[in-house]
Formats: sequence, C-alpha cells, structure tokens
Amino acid sequence: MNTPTGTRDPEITRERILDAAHDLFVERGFAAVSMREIALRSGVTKSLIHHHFGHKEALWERVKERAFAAYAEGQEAELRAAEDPDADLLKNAITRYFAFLQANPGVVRLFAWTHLDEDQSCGRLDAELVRLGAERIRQAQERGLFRADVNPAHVVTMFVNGCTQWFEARAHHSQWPGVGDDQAYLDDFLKIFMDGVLPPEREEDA
Amino acid sequence: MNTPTGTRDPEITRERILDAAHDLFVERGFAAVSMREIALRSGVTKSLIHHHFGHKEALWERVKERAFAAYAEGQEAELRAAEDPDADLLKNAITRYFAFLQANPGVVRLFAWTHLDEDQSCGRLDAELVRLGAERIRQAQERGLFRADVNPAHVVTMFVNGCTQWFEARAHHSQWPGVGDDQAYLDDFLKIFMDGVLPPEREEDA
DNA sequence: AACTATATTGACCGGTCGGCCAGTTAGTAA
DNA sequence: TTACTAACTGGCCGACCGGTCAATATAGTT
Repeated sequence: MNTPTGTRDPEITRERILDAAHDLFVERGFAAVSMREIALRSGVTKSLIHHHFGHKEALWERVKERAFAAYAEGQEAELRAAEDPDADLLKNAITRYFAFLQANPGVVRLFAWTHLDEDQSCGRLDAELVRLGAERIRQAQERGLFRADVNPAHVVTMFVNGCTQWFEARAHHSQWPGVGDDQAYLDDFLKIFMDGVLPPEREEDA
Repeated sequence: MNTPTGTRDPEITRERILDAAHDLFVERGFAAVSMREIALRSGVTKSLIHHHFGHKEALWERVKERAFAAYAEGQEAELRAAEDPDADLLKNAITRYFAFLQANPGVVRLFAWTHLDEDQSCGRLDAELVRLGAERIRQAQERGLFRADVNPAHVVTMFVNGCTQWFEARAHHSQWPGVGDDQAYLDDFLKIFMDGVLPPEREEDA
C-alpha cells in the first residue's frame, strides 16, 4: 500500500481510493475505519478523498454501489446464460451461487454490513435478478416439474438465504459438533431442498 | 434514561450498565457506540463503567456473553420440553424458533455483529443445543421417519440458517418482487423443508 | 507564454474518543 | 469512633476523528 499513483488521472485515483475503501470497509465496517487509513492505504491524501467523494458516508455509498453493481451484473450474466428451467437448472444455479459466495467472502460481509445498516440499496439492484429467477421457477411449476403450492419468490429467497447464512455464520457453526465442510453442507442442502421442491407424489389433494 | 441508581449496589449498577450497553451495541455495533453514550443512557459516570468493566472491549464481551447465555438457556428449555422426535416435533421446533427470532430482533442483530467480528464465542454456547437437536434428528432417521442420507447436524444448521437469514436480510428482500410476509415465507419454507427431509418414496436406491 | 481548470497537498480546526487518576462518599467491620 | 474498602465522581490527558482551506502543481487550451 501507499504507492502514489504518479499519474494525475482522476479516474485512476478514484478507483484506487474506492479499492482501498472497499477492502477496509468490508473488513471492519463503516464506523471502525478512518479516512486517514483509507488515505494511507490508497496512497493519496485525506483531503483528496474529500475532494473526490465529499463526506465519508458518500464514499461508503459509492463503495457499496460499485460492489453491488458488479455483483448484480455478474449474477445476471450467469442467470441469462442458462435456459429451459428444470430441476437440474435450479440445482446448477444453487451450486454456482454457493461457489460464488465461497470465492467472494467480501460480498457476504458487504451484505451483512448493509443489512445491519438496514440499508435497502442492495435490494433494488438484485430485485430484477430475483424476478427473473422466480419467473423460471414459475415456468417449471406450470410444467409440473416443481410443486405449485409455494411462492416462486420464496423458493429463490430460501436458497439464497441458505447459501448466504452458511458463509456468514461460518465461524459460528464451525464450532458445532458434526457440521461438515462447505461441500458436505451443500450436498445435504441440495438433497433436502431439491426433493422439497418436487411435486408431492400422490398423497392427497384438495 | 439517565435515572441515577440511587442505590449503591454494584450488582444493580452493573446490570444497568449492561442493559444500556446491550441496547446501543445491538443497534449500532461496537465501533459506533461511545462510552459516553453508554454512561448517559445508564445514568452513571463513564469512569464508573471503567471501574466495573475495564476496557470498552471487555464490556462488549460481557454484553455478548450475557445475551448468548440467556438465549442458549431459553432455547435449551424449549428443546428439552419436547419429546419423541418425529416430523411434527421438527416442524414445531422450526416454528417456535422462527417465532422467537421474530419476537427478538436484537438476537438476530447480535449474531450478525458477532459473525462479522469472526467471534466464535457464540458458537460454544449453543453447540450443546445443536448436538441435542441433531441427536433427535438421528433418532427419527433410525425410525425411518426422516431420510438417512443427510448429516443430522446439517438439518439443524439448514433450518437455523433459513430462519436467521430471513430476519437478518429483511430490509433486503422486502424489496424483492413477490416476496411475502413472515408467515407466508415460513409456510413455504416448512413445505419445502419438511418434504425434503422425508425419506424418498421409491425412486431408486443403491 | 499566458491562462484556466482541477488534481493534489499539508497545515490546521473544533470536537470527540477511550482511558486515567486523585479525590469524595458511603457502607462495614473492629 | 476509627479504619478500611469499594462504589462513585469530575476533571483532565494525549490521540485521533471528519472536515476545511489556502496554497501549489500540472495538464490542456488559447
């Protein structure tokens, strides 16, 4: 850290500041990070950060905005790549989402900080994602591939919650007896979840 | 707030301080709360807090310790009250846990702050709870009531995660299209989860 | 070469932070 | 009464906080 840009390009400078701020905020949260630390890490002066972003709060907003935009963009690309909703597609979507969170622990922490702020800015960006995912589920329901008595949006929410909280509370349930590693949990999660969304075989209907 | 104890009972004073610190820490997190605020809210001097608890960090630890102990104690009482593990018992356990988190949003936030700290102290207290719950699941598996091809500890983890994250990310998915209220989510969660843990009807085994 | 716009700096501001400490008050036991 | 202990107070400390501002440096324009 603290490698001055040399260049006088404001775009590059802003990116350097955002990168440093991102890392620090994700690691320790908004309140525990000082502008001086961000300045030091990004190799610019504190005053320059104020020049480019104004207040500390505004910088935090920009950091979140950028991170969530990148997140939503990447997830949407993955989602659109897939076609023809069926059970395997859902299974793959969950597996990929789980792997994404596994590879990007910063995203999980950013969500957690944002939720504690009761900040709703992240929900606006992926609302379209959820809408699209729920639509796919609904199509599968119409074809009789999934049970029709559940809200498609809840199916999406349920698997997102299951994946997110696994990584968010990792330090917590790593202390629980019998809990396995990422892969073992994902396997069991998929067994229960995927069988749970199948249509009931033939018990009663009314 | 700021009603001086009058009494000179250190036990009462400590409780007052812990109560005030609890509320503030849960609401805004460790870094964003000052000793002065805690002093004001609890009606004692800042110096007195240092006298009783030492550093700010030590106070935070005590707050968490006390809250998690109360949590674990309450949950264990609920768990031990129930007998004879079967599907309805699990369903009731989930419903009660969900209702508990709904009624105690502070617990959810406390868990979230603790996870972000990567603090493992909360996991030690409820490890016994999870062990007990997993044991019940295992018994149900042996009786053929639940599928036997999943780790019982994962069954517990999965429903805890599903409930916790629902409340933690409430502000987030309240912005998602089609997502319903607490009861609607719980209903769908139970449908999928409870059917998912049943033994597979008769498809293939090997 | 002069001018302009802005990126960038360093010094500085009032305020708040966590923590310390000398002193006061009030119970308690000899 | 006296002596001791611990609860409790108010004032102070140096460090650090976010933010401002006047001055400087540099790239681009005329």
